[in-house]
Amino acid sequence: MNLAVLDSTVAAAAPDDYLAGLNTEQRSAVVHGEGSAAEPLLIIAGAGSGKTNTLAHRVAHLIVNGADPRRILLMTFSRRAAAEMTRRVERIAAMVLGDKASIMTEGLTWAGTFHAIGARLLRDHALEIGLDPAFTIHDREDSADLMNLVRHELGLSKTESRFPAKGTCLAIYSRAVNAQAELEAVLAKSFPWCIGWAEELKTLFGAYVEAKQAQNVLDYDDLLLWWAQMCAEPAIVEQLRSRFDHILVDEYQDTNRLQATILTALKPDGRGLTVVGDDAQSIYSFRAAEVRNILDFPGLFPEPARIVTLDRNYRSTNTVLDAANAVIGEAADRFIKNLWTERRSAEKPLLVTVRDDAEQANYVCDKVLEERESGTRLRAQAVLFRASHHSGPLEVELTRRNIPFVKFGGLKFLDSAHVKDVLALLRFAENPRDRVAGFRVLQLLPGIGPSAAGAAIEAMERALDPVLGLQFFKVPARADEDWPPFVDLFSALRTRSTWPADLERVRLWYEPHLERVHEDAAARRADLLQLEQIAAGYPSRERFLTDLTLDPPDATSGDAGPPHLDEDYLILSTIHSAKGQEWTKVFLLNTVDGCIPIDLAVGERDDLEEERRLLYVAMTRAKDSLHLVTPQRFYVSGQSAWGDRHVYASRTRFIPDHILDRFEQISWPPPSAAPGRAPQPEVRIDLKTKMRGMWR
DNA sequence: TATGGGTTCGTTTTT
DNA sequence: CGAACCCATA
Repeated sequence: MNLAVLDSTVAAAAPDDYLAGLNTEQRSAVVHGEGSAAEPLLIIAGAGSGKTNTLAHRVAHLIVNGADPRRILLMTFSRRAAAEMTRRVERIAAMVLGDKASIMTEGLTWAGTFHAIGARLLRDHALEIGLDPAFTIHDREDSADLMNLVRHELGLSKTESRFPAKGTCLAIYSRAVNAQAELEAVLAKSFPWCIGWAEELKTLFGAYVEAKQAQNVLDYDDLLLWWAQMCAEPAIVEQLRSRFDHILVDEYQDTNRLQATILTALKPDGRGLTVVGDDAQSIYSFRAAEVRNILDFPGLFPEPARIVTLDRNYRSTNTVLDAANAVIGEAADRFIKNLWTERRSAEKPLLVTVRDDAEQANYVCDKVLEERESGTRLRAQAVLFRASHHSGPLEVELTRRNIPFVKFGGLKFLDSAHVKDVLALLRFAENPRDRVAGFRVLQLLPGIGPSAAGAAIEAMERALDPVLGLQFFKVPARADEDWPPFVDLFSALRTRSTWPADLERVRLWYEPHLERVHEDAAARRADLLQLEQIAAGYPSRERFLTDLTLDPPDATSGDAGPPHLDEDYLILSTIHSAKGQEWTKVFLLNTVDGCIPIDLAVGERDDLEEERRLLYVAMTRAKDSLHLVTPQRFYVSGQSAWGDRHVYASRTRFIPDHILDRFEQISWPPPSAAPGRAPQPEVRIDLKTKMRGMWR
């Protein structure tokens, strides 16, 4: 700890005003080590404690002090985070280096997600490890499709008792890979109902791996797995190690064992390694994230890691923070700190009781507009929710009232059928061995179904050249007319990629099919035009395809197109997608048992704890005010429009009575404002849980 | 063999 | 309430 004092004294004496805005802890994290042989550093950064700022300063500080930006590896949770970080580094460096700064920070090219960095390294080293560098990457849905194909081939779709569905198989596979665990252990812990299928699953996964290799495709997990395997080869790991002087990892609490393995392989003694995170914000265990990674980090290396804790919150008012601290204070295990702040406020977070979904939507709309009238622009306000579909009724009401919004998380426009069709064709051209892509594309032609598509792919694989294989393939008579134009297009895309013109070409070919298949062709066509806009920002087809599957644009908007940048719009987001962000006013929908925690998670204790952290993350996004909305009744889905079957919900169990004093409880609309409506009785019994209990 | 209609099922979060 | 699956028909 004395080192910290020493470091900051030295730094303060030097002409480095760019560190002036940092507090003592931040500064000691930023200047830690001085030079490339720094001992490992762990920054425990609470919500709103200036984490991004600190990390950006550290990177800038390294560069200013002579580190080569091309030899800095910066791993963030999303491309958005990486871009934001790079921007800030440049701004900070500019204070010292002036014009030269942008040249320096342009060298900061190794910034991205684990998966994106993995993809780049694998392409670089592909030939050494027997991988064709033209590999394409399957997203989750593609992976599930391939899993399904293999499942059928092995006859597992017709077993006497039901075999797990494709999505479940993929989830099991993925967890085993990412957690680096034995299949049996994964099944016992996370998929107990599949324990009986262990042998079949092993066979399936073996065949799945073979299929991927035959088709020259990698799935998400492969990007980490191959990377880790590459690190196990002494000859290659030396090259990888010598590439980077500094490795910095953001959101370390959400990394999994496989990722930790990669890090320790790259920096065996931990020198030059910085990780940043907050165990209280770990919300990705469903993706095999391992809180233990961050907790065990200090003892991982021969010399203990230096630990810096940032617990001063610059974001929220004391009342918001008191409530959030109280919520996380109920957690079974926790390791750090209560956050503190100097921002005083008299306004406690609101616990708002409303009648149902519809009133919840009304409440949010009314308040959002009120706040905007008093000067908080829409973009400074956000509505958060646990599951993507929770915002459905609100979206309808926002649209009705003409309030523009952008939604983060949940379904993305890349998942829509028409966009996938177009991307599949590009991918097929990039990598003709990609069967999932080919299968999808070929069936777009009328007259070609599963069997003809399969035969065409076989023919293609037998031929010396994929284009010739297709050209001479005898299609069913119904497809005769459409076939030559398709082959021409494919041939053109194969011979030479001109980017982004390729995409327009594909669209022109695709449009007739679009109109034939879909009612709403016009809206879908608009999506494709938007895709072309996005495509223009990428240097090549390969980069476009890779980046898009690894880091898809994650927003969808209310109207057809995205609002223009200068327009104001409300933010809707899942709690997961809200990570790292902040807003002046935050509304949380459905703060009731069954939504937070979500029904599915109430069984396992660990899952339940993660749900608690989700609530904590949601609450700590708020700067000035926080509205937790609790609808009292939920209509049972699947009944006719006039049905009135509903269940009563109760306040989330994560806000028990004894911490209620941190909140202000209100009902809305206020009784006086709604003369025709009888006041709703206070709900005292959790009938919902009781009803569910009847069938357990 | 392709396709459309009808039916059933299950239903979180994401690189 | 929407997507995946099955079955019958052309």
